Amino acid sequence: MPPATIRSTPERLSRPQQVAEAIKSWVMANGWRPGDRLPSEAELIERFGMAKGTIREAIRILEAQGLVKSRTGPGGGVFVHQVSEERATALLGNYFYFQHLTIDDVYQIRVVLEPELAASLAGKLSEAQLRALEEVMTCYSEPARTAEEERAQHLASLRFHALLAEMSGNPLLRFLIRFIANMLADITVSRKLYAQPNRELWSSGLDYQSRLVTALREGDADDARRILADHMQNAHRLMRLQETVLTQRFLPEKGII
Amino acid sequence: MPPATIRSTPERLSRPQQVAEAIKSWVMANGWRPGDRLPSEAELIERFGMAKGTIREAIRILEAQGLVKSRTGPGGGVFVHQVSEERATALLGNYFYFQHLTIDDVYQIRVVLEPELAASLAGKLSEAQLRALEEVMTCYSEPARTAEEERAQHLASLRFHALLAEMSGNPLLRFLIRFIANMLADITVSRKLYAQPNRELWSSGLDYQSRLVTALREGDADDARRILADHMQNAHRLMRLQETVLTQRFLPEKGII
DNA sequence: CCCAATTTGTTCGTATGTATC
DNA sequence: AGATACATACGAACAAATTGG
Repeated sequence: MPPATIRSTPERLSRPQQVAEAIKSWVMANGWRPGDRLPSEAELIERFGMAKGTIREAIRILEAQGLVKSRTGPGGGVFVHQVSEERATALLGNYFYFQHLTIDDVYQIRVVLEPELAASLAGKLSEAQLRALEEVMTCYSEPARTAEEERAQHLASLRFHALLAEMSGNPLLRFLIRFIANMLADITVSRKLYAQPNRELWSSGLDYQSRLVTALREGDADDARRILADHMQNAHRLMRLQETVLTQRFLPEKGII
Repeated sequence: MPPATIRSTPERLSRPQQVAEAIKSWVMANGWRPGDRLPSEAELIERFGMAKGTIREAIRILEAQGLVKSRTGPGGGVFVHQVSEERATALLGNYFYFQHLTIDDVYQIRVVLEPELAASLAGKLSEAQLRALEEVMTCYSEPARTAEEERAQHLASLRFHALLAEMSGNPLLRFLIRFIANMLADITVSRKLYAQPNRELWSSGLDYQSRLVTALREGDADDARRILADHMQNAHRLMRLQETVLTQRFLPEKGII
């Protein structure tokens, strides 16, 4: 195994940060995969010639990035870990916490990504997957009576999109759509944005989505794309009134939808 | 100031993680903004009733997420910090390090996002901004002779897209396009992917981009969208041969392009 | 059920480094 | 230059969690 040297003075990185970077490079160089165990704390202390606290801080840095997980006890230790979608979502959400993001901004992306997703999935889904989509749709088959029901339906509607994205074979497209759905879900629960019922939006949403499932089942990509494009434009139009700033809080680690 | 209590036993979070979350909530609740100073280490130790090492690990966690920065010396301390685009890019890049991402996957996104960006910027750019775009284009006005020049031109071409994205008023669109450009730049420098000259790709790219700047200057959104859509489809077609797995390494903190 | 071994987790005291005045 | 106020690093001891006998 390579000696895992660390740079003497890179550019004002604290020692734990240097150690974290060194470990990261080390993992990469050795091609270690999720599940593989890193050397124990004691070994790292010896290998890097640093105090326990310093090594531990380095591990914490990697853990915060979602790259490792540690367990106590015999057979325990620090293990390479595949960054989870939830972690990536939370970390990216931190970035947008400081950005001034509007409904318009989000829908400018949705209006092009969602139709592309729909088109790419047309004719590619199993009957079980199509059923799962229809299952989510049952959550809003009846018009909402209360603001609470309204909110629940909105979340279910976002879950529909997140579920659809999950079926994509494109990890990038999948992540982006689910990330955006999570952000929208976050403001739904954290704010009174949709307190007053907006029948038009959610009833039309139901119509769009049922037509979409039909198009997906029949394998009509152009139709699927067109339906979702219309759906997004319509949703955007109905929400534009609320020109509100998003992400007023950090996204929680555990997904909302 | 609120007491900043921490949850007794949330769900198997280590104490530093609990403290980090508590500090995060505390910052949010108080509406602290970038530049604001958190209580000193000593105060945090007292407030949370925990040892120095634990507090320090918590600070490291927040620092790894890009949410705080700490300085030594008088007037030093831990400061709230706006998550930088570079940090967000690196953290999200960690996620895709473990995903099987293909050229097709990336271009499926580019082919819809880039035209949307172009359309939204048509007629909105100042002459100085248009000049800046043309300035980048001079990097590949001559056909490349060597593989090294070829590579440099490819990076410049990606820088063109990143620069264009920077001019968008949409922080989400801006980040996504620049993130993708960074990923493509990363594989360009880390691999021999474009070792053999591909004249067709880069000469056609120059043509597309100069026509794009014209459309942007004249404020023809439809034309701008069409040009970039064609450009992306063409680039995708020429690169499809290399059905290669991307992101075989972690993205560096400092942007490539 | 308990005990022992193993590994991370936490604490405390002290010392060092660094930037400001 | 020296004093001050901070974070940073070290080391030794102790605590907690997990596994297996």
